[in-house]
Amino acid sequence: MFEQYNKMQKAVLETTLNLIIEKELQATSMSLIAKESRVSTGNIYHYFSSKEDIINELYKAIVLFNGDFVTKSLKEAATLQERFQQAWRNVIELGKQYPNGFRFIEQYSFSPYIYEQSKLEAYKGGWCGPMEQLYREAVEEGLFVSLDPHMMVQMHYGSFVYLLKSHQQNMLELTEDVAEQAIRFCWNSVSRG
Amino acid sequence: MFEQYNKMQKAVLETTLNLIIEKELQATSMSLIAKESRVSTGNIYHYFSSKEDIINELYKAIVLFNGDFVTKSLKEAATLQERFQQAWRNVIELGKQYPNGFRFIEQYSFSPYIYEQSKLEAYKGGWCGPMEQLYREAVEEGLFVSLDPHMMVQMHYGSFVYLLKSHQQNMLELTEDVAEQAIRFCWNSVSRG
Amino acid sequence: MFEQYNKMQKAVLETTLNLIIEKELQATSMSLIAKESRVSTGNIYHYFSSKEDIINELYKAIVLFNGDFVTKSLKEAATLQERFQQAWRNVIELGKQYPNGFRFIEQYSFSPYIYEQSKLEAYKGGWCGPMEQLYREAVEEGLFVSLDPHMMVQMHYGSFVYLLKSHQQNMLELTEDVAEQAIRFCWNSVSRG
Amino acid sequence: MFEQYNKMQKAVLETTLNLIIEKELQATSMSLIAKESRVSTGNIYHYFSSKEDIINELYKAIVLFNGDFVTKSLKEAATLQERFQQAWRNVIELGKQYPNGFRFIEQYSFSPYIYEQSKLEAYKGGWCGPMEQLYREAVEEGLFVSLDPHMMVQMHYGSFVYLLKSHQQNMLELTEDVAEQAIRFCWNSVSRG
DNA sequence: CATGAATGAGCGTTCATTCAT
DNA sequence: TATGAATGAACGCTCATTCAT
Repeated sequence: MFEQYNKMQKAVLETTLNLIIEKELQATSMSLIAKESRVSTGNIYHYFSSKEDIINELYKAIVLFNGDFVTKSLKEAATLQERFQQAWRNVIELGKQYPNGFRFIEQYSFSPYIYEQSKLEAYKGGWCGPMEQLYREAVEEGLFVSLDPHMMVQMHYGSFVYLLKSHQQNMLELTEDVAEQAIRFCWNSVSRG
Repeated sequence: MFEQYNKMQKAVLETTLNLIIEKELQATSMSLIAKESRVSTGNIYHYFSSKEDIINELYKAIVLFNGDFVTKSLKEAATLQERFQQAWRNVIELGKQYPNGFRFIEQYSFSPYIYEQSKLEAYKGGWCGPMEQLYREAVEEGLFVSLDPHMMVQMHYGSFVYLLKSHQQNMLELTEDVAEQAIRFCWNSVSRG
Repeated sequence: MFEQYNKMQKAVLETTLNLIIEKELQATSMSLIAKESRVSTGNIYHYFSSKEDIINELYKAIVLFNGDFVTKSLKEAATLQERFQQAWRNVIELGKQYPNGFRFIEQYSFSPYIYEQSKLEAYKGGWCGPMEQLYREAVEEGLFVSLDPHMMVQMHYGSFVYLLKSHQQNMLELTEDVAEQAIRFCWNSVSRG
Repeated sequence: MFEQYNKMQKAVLETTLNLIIEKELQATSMSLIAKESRVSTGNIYHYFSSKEDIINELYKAIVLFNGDFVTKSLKEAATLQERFQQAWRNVIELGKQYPNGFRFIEQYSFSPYIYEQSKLEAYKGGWCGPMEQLYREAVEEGLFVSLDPHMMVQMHYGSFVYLLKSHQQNMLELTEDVAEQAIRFCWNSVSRG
């Protein structure tokens, strides 16, 4: 994560992410970020123009990272179904390996704190576009029922988000078996087979 | 909403909900709540012990309201399928009629600002329990595939949440037809039929 | 104490005295006084015009009470020396029996919170005047060295105040023997004998 | 006074002392201290952790200063009597030259606002210990009557405090002659001569 | 008389941001 | 670059006081 930034920026962004998840945005003060990241407040303002700027940069960086993570190794998959499975496996893996980034996006994607501009930039680099394209192809090939691909992707994504929430709250254990069940469950919900 | 509170408390809770959705928690200051609700700061502290207390009271009140809204008119429905349909129709209706309350719960159910005690109280009065019971019966009667009812309810709920998010962001129009499609989509994903 | 006041006023004054000694003036709020005295805030303002008024009334009442306590049974004493001994015995007894009133006067006699008018009224009804008169007589009769009676009374009073402070801080035990020693100590310091 | 502190801390402590004597603790707000000391509120909190901290630092600094002032040039004095006279002369001089520091200690040494820890630290650096030692020696050498040195020091100190109070209230003029009279008065009260 | 809900100025404190070094 | 002292507006909250009942 944050590979495209320099050492100072990276320290600030990583620290901010962890603090926000642990303590809320309002309890994450600049002086706390400075202390935890070992970058002085003055220097933080050398690399970021404001606190809002940090949060927005964080948002964009995480969405891009998530997009790469979900769509990676998708080209290699031969069939549509294999790509479908791999993509949602990646989503689950992302939520398990990077829970803070995952939760941050969930909590702040609707926040007025994130500029519309950031959301727009994020959308372009995220995984929603490729995913909708995959569903569109499946509809065209007659594999999926003829519904709006955006709607189907959103509903399936929502399912996985809530599965991960339950997992993070220790309400269920998200083993590989459960993950495979969930992916099949989604496939069945739209498959014409 | 907030029928169980007196006039002052109701004004404070309604104002706070609207401000938090519009401006974020951190930008919702007590003086702003006082100004908008026309209850003086001092008097707010007569009815609530702190800002945290307001937010937690808000949380509990909305969860209870949502629980009633979703489970209402469920007893009247004859068959399991009719009850299934009615419940999810209610969820969609709730999200459309009370978008602020709906978004508040989505945004703050994972927040450290909400006490564990509030979450516990809310869980007992919410709709999750009855809904899981309905799914459990469906599994026992052989209508649904044999998966963990908690998992199924969470995944379906996630689908509707993201459908409503898309609707609120004007990414799709959530007409009655689309709602019925979505409900059928969910039924199919777990039906053994 | 506070016999000249009605039931409500007495409750307020007693409560205020105890709270101020226990918690400081600034931590003694009107609502706390109301709660502890079981007189509503509104009603307190029926009997006192302000918080300052309560403190000043308290000050005057305690000074008068102390004056009576110290000068009581003084007329009965035959000789000057007996009256001298009885008066200072009374001061010690006062400090031991009414430590809160005693400390209140010590702490607030120099405070800007007490009106000059209160201090004046208090002075007239206190024990300083009679005491200085007693010392003046002793000087005139050649019993005491020829120093300013005001100065001698103040210095002796200071000695007893600090003796009582040490006692209240458990730095020494103020038994009757110690008290008699101290009184003799003072007598000797001014006696020509 | 306050030589051991930096410029900002010194400004805050001096301002606070003057305001507290002039207006009472409760009327001495942080914003007033900031305004008068020309140190911004935020920066005050850079040097002190709270208002309580300022008051306690003030208390400790003044007690140490007073201790130094009273015990200075004591070693030089040849005889016990000379040291006795010099010490009490210093007390009187202290009260006259630094009336605010003197009054502050008198008013707040019993206040719950001062931490026990501060009182303890202050006691170790104050002048009470050396003074009691001097009296103990005088008792051992047969110069003084055989009474508890702590009791004698407290009583004499009380005498000087009340002498200074009278002086500060313009009830008597504390000339050098009067001071010498008072010191002799105290010496006589305990001298076996 | 008596209550306690209601007021809003002002409190101690924090915090995003700036600036001298 | 890099620091952290310095700023002061704004925060959550309290409190003496008033007022409708």
